[in-house]
Amino acid sequence: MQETAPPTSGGPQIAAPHRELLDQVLDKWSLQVLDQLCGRPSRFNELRRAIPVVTQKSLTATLRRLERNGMVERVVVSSRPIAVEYRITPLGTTLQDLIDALLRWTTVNMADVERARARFDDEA
Amino acid sequence: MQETAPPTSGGPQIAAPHRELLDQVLDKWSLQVLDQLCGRPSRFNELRRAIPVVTQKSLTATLRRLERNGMVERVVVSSRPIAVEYRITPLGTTLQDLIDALLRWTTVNMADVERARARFDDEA
DNA sequence: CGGTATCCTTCTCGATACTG
DNA sequence: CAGTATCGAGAAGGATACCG
Repeated sequence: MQETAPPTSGGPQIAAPHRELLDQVLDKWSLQVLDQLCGRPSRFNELRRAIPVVTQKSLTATLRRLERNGMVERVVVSSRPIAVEYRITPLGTTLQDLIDALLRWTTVNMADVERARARFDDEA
Repeated sequence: MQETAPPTSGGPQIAAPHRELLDQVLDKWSLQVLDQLCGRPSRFNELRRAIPVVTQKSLTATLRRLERNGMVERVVVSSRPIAVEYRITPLGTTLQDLIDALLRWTTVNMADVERARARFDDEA
C-alpha cells in the first residue's frame, strides 16, 4: 500500500475543480446577481439597474457563466420586443444559505476587520 | 417618512465594503491559504509546497492581504536563517466554518453542476 | 529562508458602437 | 429590450534575478 508520502501537510488540498467552481460562483458580480435573483426573477435591464454599476458586457458574461453552471435559468418570452427573464434554479437555491451566511459574516466582523486594517496600515 | 422609492428591487444590494471584503478573503489563493492554515500554522515555503502551484509573488500578496484584513498573523522567528510562521487569527477562525461549508457544498453539488455544464455546452 | 524588484505577457473590464 | 463586436487601458500574474 505504499502511499506517496504527504510532503508537509496532512491531507489533500482543495481540489482544482472545486476551487474553480467557487471562483465562478462567488466572484464579484455573481454574488450580487444571485442575491438579487434569490429575491425574485428579474429581467436583464432590471438586473443592470439593481446592481450598480455593472456593464452590459460583465453582466452578460456573469449570467452566462451562472447559467452554464446550472445556477440560473434563462427564459425567453417571445413578445414584442423580446423579453428575457432570469430565475434562480433549485441548484442555485442551495447556494442561497451560504451566501446569506457570508453576508452575515461580513456584517458581524466588519468592525474587527477595519480595526485590523487600521493597525496594519499604521505600522507601515 | 417619504422613502426614496425602491426602483425595482426591494432592498439595498450588497454593500460595497462587504462585497470587497469577501473578494479579498474568498479569492482563488486565499481560500487555499486559509484552508491550510486552519489545519496548522505554516512557514512560507511550506505553504508554497502545499498549494500547487502558487508563485512567490502571488503567495506573498495573498498573505499580506489576509494579514491586513486580520485573518492571519505573521510571526517572525529571528533565527539563522530567518524563519517566518503564518497562523490563523481568532478572527480568521470565524471564517473556517463558512469555508468548510463552501467546500462541502461543492462536493455535494459538483455532479449536478457538471451535468448542467454538459447540457449547456451541448446546446451551444 | 523569505522575501523584493523588474520585466513582460495575459486577461479582465469599461467604453463605444451596432443589431435582431 | 437584450444583447454582440471591437478596441484599448489597466490590473493580475508568471518568470527571472537579486537581497538581507
